[in-house]
Amino acid sequence: MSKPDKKQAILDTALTLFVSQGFYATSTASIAKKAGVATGTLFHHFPSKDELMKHLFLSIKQEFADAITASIKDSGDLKQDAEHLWYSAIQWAIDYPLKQEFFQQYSMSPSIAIEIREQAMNSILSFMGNLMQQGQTQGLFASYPLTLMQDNCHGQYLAATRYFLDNPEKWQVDTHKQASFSMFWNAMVQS
Amino acid sequence: MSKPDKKQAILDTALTLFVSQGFYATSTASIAKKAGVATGTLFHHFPSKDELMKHLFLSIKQEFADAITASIKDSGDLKQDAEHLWYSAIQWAIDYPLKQEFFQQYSMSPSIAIEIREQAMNSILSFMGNLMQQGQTQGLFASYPLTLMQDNCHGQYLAATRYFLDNPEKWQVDTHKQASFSMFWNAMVQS
Amino acid sequence: MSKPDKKQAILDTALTLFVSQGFYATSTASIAKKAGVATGTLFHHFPSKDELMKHLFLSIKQEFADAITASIKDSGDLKQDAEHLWYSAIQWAIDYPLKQEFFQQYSMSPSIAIEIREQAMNSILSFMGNLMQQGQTQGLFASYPLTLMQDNCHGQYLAATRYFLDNPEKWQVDTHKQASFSMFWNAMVQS
Amino acid sequence: MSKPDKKQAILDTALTLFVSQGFYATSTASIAKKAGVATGTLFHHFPSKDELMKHLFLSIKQEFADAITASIKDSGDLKQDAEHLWYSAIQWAIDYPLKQEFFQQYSMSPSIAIEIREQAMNSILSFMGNLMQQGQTQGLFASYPLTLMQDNCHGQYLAATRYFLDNPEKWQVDTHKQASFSMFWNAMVQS
DNA sequence: AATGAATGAGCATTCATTCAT
DNA sequence: TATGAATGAATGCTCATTCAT
Repeated sequence: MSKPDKKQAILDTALTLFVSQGFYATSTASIAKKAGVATGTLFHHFPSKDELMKHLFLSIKQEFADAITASIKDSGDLKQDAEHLWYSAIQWAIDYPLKQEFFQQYSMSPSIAIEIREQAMNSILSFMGNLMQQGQTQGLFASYPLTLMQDNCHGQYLAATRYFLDNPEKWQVDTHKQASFSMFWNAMVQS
Repeated sequence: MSKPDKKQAILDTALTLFVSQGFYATSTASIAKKAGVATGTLFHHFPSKDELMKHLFLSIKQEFADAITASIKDSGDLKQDAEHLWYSAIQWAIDYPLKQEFFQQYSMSPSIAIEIREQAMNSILSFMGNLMQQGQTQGLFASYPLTLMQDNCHGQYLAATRYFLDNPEKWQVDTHKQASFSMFWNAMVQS
Repeated sequence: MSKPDKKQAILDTALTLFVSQGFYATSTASIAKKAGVATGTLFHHFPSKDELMKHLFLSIKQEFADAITASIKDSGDLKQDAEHLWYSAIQWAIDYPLKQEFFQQYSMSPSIAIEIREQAMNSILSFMGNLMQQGQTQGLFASYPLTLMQDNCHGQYLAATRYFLDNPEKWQVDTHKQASFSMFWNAMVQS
Repeated sequence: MSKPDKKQAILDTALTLFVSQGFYATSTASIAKKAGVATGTLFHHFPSKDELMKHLFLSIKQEFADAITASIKDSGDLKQDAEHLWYSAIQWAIDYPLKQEFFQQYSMSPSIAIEIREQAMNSILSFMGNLMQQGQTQGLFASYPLTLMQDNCHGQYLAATRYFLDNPEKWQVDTHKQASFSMFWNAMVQS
């Protein structure tokens, strides 16, 4: 009920509604109403609906990046580090399903200006990029084109989070959890 | 003057505009105008904008399914068959980039009713499903959960097509082409 | 199924739909469909929707007029003649409830050009007019202004048909039937 | 600049246009334009054209009911009371010809949901109902079925207002005025 | 006479955005 | 900072009518 909360209430409500109904099917009026503020208030905090979306996208991306950064280990054992990173990334998706769903929906959508999307994606993929370059340097990974590997890795990550979000109980089962990492790892490894 | 032309012109134009501008940013009036028909004609053939989208989605899905079905080989060598299937699927995406882009954008989007999306996805994934079951039966593939493998496979397919669509010249380079298949194959293989 | 029936099928269907849904809520397409003809056929027989309505209105009016004319008696006893006329008119409404309902709805509605309405009403009211003039000449009726009496009479007729259409079983009960005539008669009679 | 003015301006304009052109022939845009507001403003105050109509209908009905209620006398002489009521009701129609015309046009029209119409009519007819029950109890009126009497009475009222609205100068002539009441009264009286 | 695809003006309604309070 | 009435351009869709077959 305190004042600074209004901006946050708008963001929270927008996240929920954008995910459940889609960007275009969500009117600014409905966001304001559900957030318990006046329509004018939304535009007081965000100059336009697009800017609200952009703010949401970038701040969620940042949260993800911070979470992953915090969980990076450098034990010297690349596979162990990668496994840790992989699980952390999926764990984040499970902890924040709405935000993950938001990414799945809007990472490819024209609702978000293309340069914003790319900027966000690059930042997320850079973690993976580093890891893969290390793997290739060490001769652990096959010498596939780096961008191809990154795209592949990103594709597998999206697939894994979708799977565990759709079947949350499987995340508790070690064989499933480990299977997801094995596929990811073996795809890159020198055979 | 021929009859089916107008309906087809509407579908073709809608595909182009939905991909380039997005579903919501594309007005029915603009589709009709660019297709060279009256607004009423669009609604004569499709009862609503949503139905037009649905028709487009399902017919493109069917084209893809038909193309893949036609290219399925059963040589007895699973790896060779899989490689052939993989290249065919990517080749389709390269041959029909607009349709592939359409899938990338709308497979997850709320612009298409969820049951339509799932129906389409199941039909596409069933090819892969068969192949993977064979691989597991033959002991070639690791015994990962089947749905997880399917999701992973789908994710890698989307990543590969995105890569080759963004870098079409790489599809002519065998190392790239083969690298994409190797990652896909090794992810599943019994290590 | 024979050819001349098509025009009649259109008229019958239009009557039903105009009464049940209203003139504006009934599309020419829906009339044609329900009548089992093509949209073009409707416009082949009637130059416009308004003309179809006009035709319907005037032909039903004529049917009513013919029925009443046929039932006019001139026994020399004005009250008996009037009673006979009153019952005949209400009987017609009960025999053709759709047509009666049509009149109730469209006699005052802007769906029908005002001159058509007036023309029809005058023709219907002329029966009553004659009767009332006789009554006044004979000194049976009060010497109220003729037009006022006609309007009043018309109003009572509409009310009576509405009552017996809403409660059809009451038309079989003599007290109700006679009460309706008594009110009509006593309103005009010299007291 | 005052607040309630815009809503009222919309209602006033809608009344005028609905009466002069009909409900369907009156576009919301034309109402807004003539009322001097933006199209959006109409929909800000009324969720739909139908709701605007409903609001208009019910509020006019209420005005009428209030006016009649205010004029009810209970002098002990039923005939005098009835005469007073009859003249008041017609006077209202003459004072507010647009509103009376509105009733004449829309009381039977499918432009207004049937339950709204009936609700309104019941409320109007209840005045008459009371009066008639008193008349029957006192043995003044014939023992006709009550509903039939009510319908008849309503029919005569509509006829009378139509007559005096079409011939306003006649309302100043006592013989006409009294004739209208005489017909109404004699219709019900024990003969 | 009969058909039904095609037309396009017209409509109700939505919604991001503004601004006076 | 917050409000919510007001705005008006834009949209999806309808439907009477035409006309080539």
